[in-house]
Amino acid sequence: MPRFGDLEEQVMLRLWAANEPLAVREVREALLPERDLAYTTVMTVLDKLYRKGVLRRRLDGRAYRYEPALSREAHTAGLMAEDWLSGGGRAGALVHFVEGMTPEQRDALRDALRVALPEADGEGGRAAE
Amino acid sequence: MPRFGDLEEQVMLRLWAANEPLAVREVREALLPERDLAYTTVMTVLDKLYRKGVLRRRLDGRAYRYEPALSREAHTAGLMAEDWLSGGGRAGALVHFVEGMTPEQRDALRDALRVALPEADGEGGRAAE
DNA sequence: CGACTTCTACGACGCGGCGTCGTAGTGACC
DNA sequence: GGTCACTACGACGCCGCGTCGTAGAAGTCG
Repeated sequence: MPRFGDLEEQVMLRLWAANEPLAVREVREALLPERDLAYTTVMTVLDKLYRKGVLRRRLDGRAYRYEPALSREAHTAGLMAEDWLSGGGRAGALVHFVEGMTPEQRDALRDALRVALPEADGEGGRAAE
Repeated sequence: MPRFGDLEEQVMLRLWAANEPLAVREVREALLPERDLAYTTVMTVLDKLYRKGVLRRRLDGRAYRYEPALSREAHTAGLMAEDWLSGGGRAGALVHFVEGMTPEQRDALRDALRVALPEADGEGGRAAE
């Protein structure tokens, strides 16, 4: 689960936002006007990302079209899991994580848990209808 | 919330495991026999970590003793929060994160939630009996 | 057929972070 | 005063990333 540099991050954001495979030229244009880069700069980044496995690509005519191998959310979850595991995978870390969230963020977490932890309220108290 | 290099990581692990401030010499010895480094190498790393703010230090005689500014768990939580926020802070990322855990890890998360989300199970509130 | 266009492939370069250490300087101790 | 233990400062090599140039392949059009 590779970390991204600045440019890589920007490229990934355009690709995730596109919801469809993009060609080098299109990514380059999506970067404008903030970044006016040489065609080959964008191509190099796309190629490196592809070789790292975070991008998939297919030929369309004589140009490649790239798309993320993972959704943005899956990628984010992967990074978080890496941090957690490399930190020992301790429950205490999760407590700190949750304690650092704003109330709104905790609401989001609660919702996420309803989806991902079907029996979360299982024994403690089956309050959740 | 800085990320650590290989050596920095090893040094932090010794410091966290020690539970008390350590001098350069002691850290160097704690790294043996896996890493037999020059005294100044260890000192440089400790000093960089100190300047980055992840280590605190105080004078003991004419030597400094270093200790982590944050617990390992707090640091891990900080990294996770950074990843989550830079990923947009979306609930979906949390769903993926939880779905990627093993059953045992989910149990740990459930326990963590009991502590950090007192009202998570609906209304009860009195989680801390 | 030949020129122009559009891509990819490959390599180069500078910068910054990290691991690694040497040397110089400073203060305590015998 | 010499020795010992530390710190301060700086240097060097390596590697990843951003940046781009050039070369080469292949389609397009007159």
